Amino acid sequence: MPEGHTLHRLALDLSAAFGGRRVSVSSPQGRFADEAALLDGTVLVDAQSWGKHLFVQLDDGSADGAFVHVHLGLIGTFAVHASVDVVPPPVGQVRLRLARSAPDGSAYADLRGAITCALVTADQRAAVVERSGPDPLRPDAEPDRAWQRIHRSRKPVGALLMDQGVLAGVGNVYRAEVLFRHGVAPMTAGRRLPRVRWNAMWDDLRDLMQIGVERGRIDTVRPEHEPEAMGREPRADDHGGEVYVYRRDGLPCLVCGTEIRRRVVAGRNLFWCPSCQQRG
DNA sequence: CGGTTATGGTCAT
DNA sequence: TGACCCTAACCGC
Repeated sequence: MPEGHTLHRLALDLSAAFGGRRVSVSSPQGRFADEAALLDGTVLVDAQSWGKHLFVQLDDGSADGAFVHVHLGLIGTFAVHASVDVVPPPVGQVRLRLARSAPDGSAYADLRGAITCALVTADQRAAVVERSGPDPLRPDAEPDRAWQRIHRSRKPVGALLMDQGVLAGVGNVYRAEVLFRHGVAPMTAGRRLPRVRWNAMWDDLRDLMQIGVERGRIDTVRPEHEPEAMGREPRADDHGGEVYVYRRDGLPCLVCGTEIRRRVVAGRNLFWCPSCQQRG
């Protein structure tokens, strides 16, 4: 379930559960075993995220600290159990386990299926951050950096939104939904997108993704189009919360009734309403 | 049980 | 553009 909001939520949860505490680090599955042994018993400083990259900082005694770089990819999960009586034995393929035990309660977190789980230096971490575009969830983000790339590009805005070097943290759900909410035709070239539109899309992404952090799911439907307001059933599956177009191809648009379309853009299925989304 | 799909990304061609 | 990586859920047989 990993778009940028998932990683920010994870950073908050990991920091709350383990920050400033001594942790046991292990790799039950074995693929991170050597690195885990080096980190076992160190103090977890905190966790932070940039776009879809997560960095867990541990105090290994070195000047710059050590970082576990995690990227969940498409199918990875990092489940944080912040308050348990006893840390249970691992089940299935657990690449990385963080755990701590205390009289007032124990905690553990299991990483599975991640595309990246690596021990990196502060410099390596900085390089990843530098390669990334601005992340709407970070207060210090500069949306103008993304605009400079977008307004010079002939590529469709539907592809640019997925480029993590242009903008970091947006994935396939937020891409489709922000285009819908701003009435933008997905194949519009970046250079044809008015600046006012980009400004509004950025502000909207920041707000939507913040809601995603708080709720742990992606909801993008405005109050007047919510199920209760329209007398329709809530979304049947829980993949993305309440959305306008994501994975709704073949179904009627919630606003105008036109059939939602699907097309592969930038290697992923993009969903849109051809009637509501006609502007640049 | 096998095939398909998935909120992602890299590398080779 | 396609192969591939990682894991889990779901579907049809």
